Amino acid sequence: MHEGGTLRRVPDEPRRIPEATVARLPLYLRSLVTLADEREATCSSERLADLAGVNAAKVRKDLSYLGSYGTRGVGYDVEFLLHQVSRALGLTHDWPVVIAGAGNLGRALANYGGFTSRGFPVVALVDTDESKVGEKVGTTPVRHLDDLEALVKEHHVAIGVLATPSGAAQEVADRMVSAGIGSVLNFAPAVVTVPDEVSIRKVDLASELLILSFYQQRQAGGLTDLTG
Amino acid sequence: MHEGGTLRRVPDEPRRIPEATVARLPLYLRSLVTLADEREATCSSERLADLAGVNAAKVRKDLSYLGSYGTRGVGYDVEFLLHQVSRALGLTHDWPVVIAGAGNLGRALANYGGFTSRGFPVVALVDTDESKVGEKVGTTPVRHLDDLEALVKEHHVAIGVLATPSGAAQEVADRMVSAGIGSVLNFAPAVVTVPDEVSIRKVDLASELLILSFYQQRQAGGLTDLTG
DNA sequence: ATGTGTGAATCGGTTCACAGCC
DNA sequence: GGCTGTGAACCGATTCACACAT
Repeated sequence: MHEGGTLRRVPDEPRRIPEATVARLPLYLRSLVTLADEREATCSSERLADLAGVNAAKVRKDLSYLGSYGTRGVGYDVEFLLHQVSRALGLTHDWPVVIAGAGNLGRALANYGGFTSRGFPVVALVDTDESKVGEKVGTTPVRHLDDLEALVKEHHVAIGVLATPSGAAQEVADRMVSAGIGSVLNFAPAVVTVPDEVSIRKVDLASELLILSFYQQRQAGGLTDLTG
Repeated sequence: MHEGGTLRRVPDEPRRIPEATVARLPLYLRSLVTLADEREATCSSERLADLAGVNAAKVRKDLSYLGSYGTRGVGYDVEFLLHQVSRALGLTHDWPVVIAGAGNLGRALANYGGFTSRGFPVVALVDTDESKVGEKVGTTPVRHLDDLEALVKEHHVAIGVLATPSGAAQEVADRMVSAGIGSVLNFAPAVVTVPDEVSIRKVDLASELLILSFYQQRQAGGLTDLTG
């Protein structure tokens, strides 16, 4: 349904929200939580923009896709808007998660409290390494990959996190999909494809460093080295 | 110089490479390494596109920004193109890295061999927690944040990784910048701003999950719940 | 007076389609 | 005949600027 920057969707939808807007909703959510913590009753698009690190026009256009939730001359009601953004993001209930790969990264992700506390409880790590199966990482049990289907069924897991070696990523993704997972977050440095109706997003640490390296290099001395 | 999707650059440059293209170069690099491992001498844009998970027209246009390195009717020389892409990405030498924050994430990143092996040696973790200073995470020493400037000078560190709690992220980023770091990779779920001449990129795990949650929710049952 | 909501203009990026070279 | 390189057409997203509501 949604893959690395390209969106394919069923045509009839209440309001089509642009992909770029969806990617910023989490930013607004965080900003609104901050404002709510500070007991601010209302806020302008300008204020929200500052907190989210974008410009005010973008905030207004983005929010307008969710509905006309602001008041002209006044701004947005913080609590109300927070509720609307939460609802748009599907935070009305938890989304249980399974992490595949109990290596360094998988364990760090399982330990990282940010997931569970924000409505994405990690129900299990899965791995094929028998010596790891049965362990606990923090409070999260390590189960065998073969238990994936049962875990998904039992805990209604909708999101799978790929933290496997890249060689195994596609195969594990396939198993996730056939187990009924609808969304995949891929940390493996590999191209993984899924059917159209499944969402996939990629987090690629190595690529990020390479991109920074590109600009870093151009910044200092890129013009002096013209050797082919 | 480059911030979360927006690029600001000095106007006079050999060839301006679009930001979207730069973001795909790491993908091509990986694909070319695969082809080189398989002893393939040449490859078409189509083949490269398959491996990189994009389409062939995009590959050709992207590569054309680097130069006319292909041969009409034949394709691209794998080794030669690999060299050119590596050079464009600044991989002619190592880029030492400092990771700020010796918590779960920082330690996992330090342990994750992918960085060091790919030309981004982690020279140190820095933290303000005195009880952690002096430890080693794998082979990486934990130093006090106050040593940042000395570390940057001594190891010519160009890239800083923010793996601190979000409350500390901006402050640590400021210290990185004043220590002379030119590129920042931010893992903290906070908006961090840097001067124009510094690059910053963000990896936000929580946001990625929220975005998946958005599409997951729409996929199943989004149309049935129309309550305001 | 103030600040939202939104058409219109603009911009960057993608895709098309074919001329040009092997 | 096959495949690259690239203008032109297209498309999504951003920014502008102002009408409209309070």
